[in-house]
Amino acid sequence: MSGVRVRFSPAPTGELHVGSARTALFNWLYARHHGGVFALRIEDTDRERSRTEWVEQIPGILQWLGLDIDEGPVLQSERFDEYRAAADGLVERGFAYECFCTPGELEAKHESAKKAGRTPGYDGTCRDLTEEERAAKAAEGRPRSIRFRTPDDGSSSFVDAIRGEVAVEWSTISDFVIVRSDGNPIFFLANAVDDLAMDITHVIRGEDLLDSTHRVLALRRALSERDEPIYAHLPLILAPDRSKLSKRHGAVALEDFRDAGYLPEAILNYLSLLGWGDDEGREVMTADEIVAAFDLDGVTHAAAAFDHKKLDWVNGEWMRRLTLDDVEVRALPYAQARYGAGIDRGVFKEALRIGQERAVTLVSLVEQMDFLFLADEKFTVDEDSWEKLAATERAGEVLDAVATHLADCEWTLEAVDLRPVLEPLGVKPRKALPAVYTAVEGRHAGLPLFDSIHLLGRDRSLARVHAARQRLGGEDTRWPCPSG
RNA sequence: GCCCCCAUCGUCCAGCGGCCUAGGACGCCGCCCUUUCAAGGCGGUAACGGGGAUUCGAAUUCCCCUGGGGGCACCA
Repeated sequence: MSGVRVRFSPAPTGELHVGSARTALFNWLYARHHGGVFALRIEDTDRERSRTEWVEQIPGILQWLGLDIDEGPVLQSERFDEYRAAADGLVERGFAYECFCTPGELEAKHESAKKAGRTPGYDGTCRDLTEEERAAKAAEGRPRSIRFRTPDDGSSSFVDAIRGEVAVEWSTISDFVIVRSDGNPIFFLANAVDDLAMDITHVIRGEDLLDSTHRVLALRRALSERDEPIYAHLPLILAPDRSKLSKRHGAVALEDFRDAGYLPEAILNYLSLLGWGDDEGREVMTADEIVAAFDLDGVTHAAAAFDHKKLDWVNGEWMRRLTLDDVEVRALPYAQARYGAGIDRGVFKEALRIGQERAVTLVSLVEQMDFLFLADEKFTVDEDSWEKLAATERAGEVLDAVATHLADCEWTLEAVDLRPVLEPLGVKPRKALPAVYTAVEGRHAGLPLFDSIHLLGRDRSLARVHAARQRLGGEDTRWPCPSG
């Protein structure tokens, strides 16, 4: 035990965003690298936005990613008494005070501050009320919240493990609410209290929380004299266009990637590459390898853009690394969701065998099997592919020859090889075969043709070729009579 | 508006005063391989945002500008 204790503390307000997942990952990597503890804490102090369904989903999706949790989850919603007691103590000792301003008044203060070119914030109206004034305001039935008193001058600073010293003038930070008028605590308070209670030694989180650190630290100092944790603020993950990564950029939640057929190993691997780099330049790495190589001094400072293309490459690398049995286990749920539970497992495994090395995701791998597992009446031919077929030189003759051959050849993989069939026609396999792919598989690019035909069976294969021949029309040759 | 953080190829990551005519990876382009598409092999394209300063010497240090991001809530 190194004494390192880190926590991942998401707010349960939706599915886990990749940015949050990356934060969780870096915390986990740090804990594992240093032999420390990785705890999960749910920051659900906002009862309006937090939902229990999200709370319940978080451990599961972290487990899917491969991050095992040592402690927790600690639910802040179950610790309101602690926060309330801490707040009361702060009021007693003069670090915080009761505020009776109404939402309308506060909004007006913000507006006027903005107009005056100052940082919008609290103006200190209730800072130094006498006991009588407080009683009077309370008697009016005004809302009562608790605010933390920030210093009027001087500056706040702390040493960030990634960025070095970060300082800011206190004059830019106004008194902030730590307990809502409904009695519920605010993030800053719960955060400070719990990091103390949980003996957190390193706070690794997104850069979006950098500015709030001054407030949390001020609170912590008012609550305890114990050593402060080391803070490390991770660069943010941006969308490909460097804007905020949101749903309009496609998949953003871990669940989205899982549903899209990405492997957890690949997601973990790719996420580790955003904001960190291996000293030896390795890119495709196992979780164990990353754990061994990871440390905070290797974390970059600049925000990184999410690159779906590179993720696809990493996922492809991982797809090829899996054993066939493993691919089967992982792809089966996707196949059953698409084709029903009754698919032929033998055919499925053969299709996986020929498809594994060319698939980007589990979903794309399964989709290549539509021609095998979709009911015949649902089989469709891709329009672009059909145009290519129609434009293929001597397409009719090729299809005729193929049909003739498949009609009475031996049904082995060797015998359904169509290259010898094409030879007498004098057409190149490269030129002519895509048309046959289209006829049989519904698209000009797909699983290897001869294996596919072999798996599909004689009747279905012939039916596909015949259908294509018919649709192609034009001057018929001698089909269906045997040729040459 | 104010405050904070950041700044090397399109993207991710190397580089931490001379080894840089700036390296690797993804992408992209070309060639090879090839039953399609991939995969694989080989080659190529492409960057230190601008201006000062320090220094014999700056991608590397400092300052300014510009640009990008974040924050300024009874959200976290």
